[in-house]
Amino acid sequence: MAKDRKTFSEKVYAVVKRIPKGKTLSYMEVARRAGNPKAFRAVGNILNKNYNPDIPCHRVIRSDGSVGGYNRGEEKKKEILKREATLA
DNA sequence: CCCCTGACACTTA
DNA sequence: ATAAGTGCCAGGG
Repeated sequence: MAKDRKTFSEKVYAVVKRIPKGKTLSYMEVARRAGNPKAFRAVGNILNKNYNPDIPCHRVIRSDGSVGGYNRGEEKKKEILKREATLA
């Protein structure tokens, strides 16, 4: 088995970057793919502090279906989600 | 190493 | 359905 080359945050970025357009993954889904299904907390914390243009963090929402939060504004996030969902 | 923070999730009232 | 409390994990100082 390969070793944990990067930190949890790096894994989270990779997972989020893999999210297809018009698709939304919950924090727990991302945390699950990242390697720690219990780290959904850390996922949000990491995304919030490290907002990368290559990472569509707006596709990461809460398990309830709520958009959760967004560095640019939840309203904006919802708008993007709706737009991608319609176009995708 | 210890303490605090945080875009969450789940349970109970 | 809503509100409050609890448990979880990683990053930063």
